[in-house]
Amino acid sequence: MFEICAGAFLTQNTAWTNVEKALAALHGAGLLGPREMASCPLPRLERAIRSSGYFRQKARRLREFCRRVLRDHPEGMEKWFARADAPGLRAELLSYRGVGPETADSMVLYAAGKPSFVIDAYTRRIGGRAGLARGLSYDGWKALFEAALPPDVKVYNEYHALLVKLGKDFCKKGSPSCGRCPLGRICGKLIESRGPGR
DNA sequence: GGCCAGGTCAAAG
DNA sequence: CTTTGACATGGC
Repeated sequence: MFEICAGAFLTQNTAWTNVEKALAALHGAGLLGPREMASCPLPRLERAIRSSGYFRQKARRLREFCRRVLRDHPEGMEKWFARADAPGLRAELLSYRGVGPETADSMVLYAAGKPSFVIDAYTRRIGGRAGLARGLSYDGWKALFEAALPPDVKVYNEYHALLVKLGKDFCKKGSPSCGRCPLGRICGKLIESRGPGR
């Protein structure tokens, strides 16, 4: 629960392997809890999460997140997350420094277990390459997927996981094509049928 | 050595 | 309202 939230922060624009090291270090330092992290001296927290990059910024924001959660939700994160509805929780999370739309959605979906579709770089890239859409805002992409899928945690979870896997395996940023992607043929036809742009 | 990785925020234009 | 720069490490 808390570890998932911490991971959501740490993975911002960062390879997951670097995040795993940071999480392990946090665990080793006994910092994987809101209380522990809230009262941790900044340099110590920074040292623990160094491998995840942007460590000064993330340390400050993580600690501030913990402090505000403790202040605003003394019942504890478990109860807070259990009680909240997805849109409300998302909105509140967005009001924290360092929590943008993707981080908020990750927390809602993976930590709270409520349906809120997560949009990431892979989702946009694949969507763009497939001719699905281009230049949409985060909320635009999100609305697109949520309108097309049943609002089910498991569906959102698995769908996103598949997009991430496709993205990692085939749809790299640099390459103009979809490489050996099994959807390559489908994407190609979609792009042809829609013409250049869109 | 350069580019990239499951972003976010604040300051400019 | 859209664009741009800063933030920072580790892997290939």
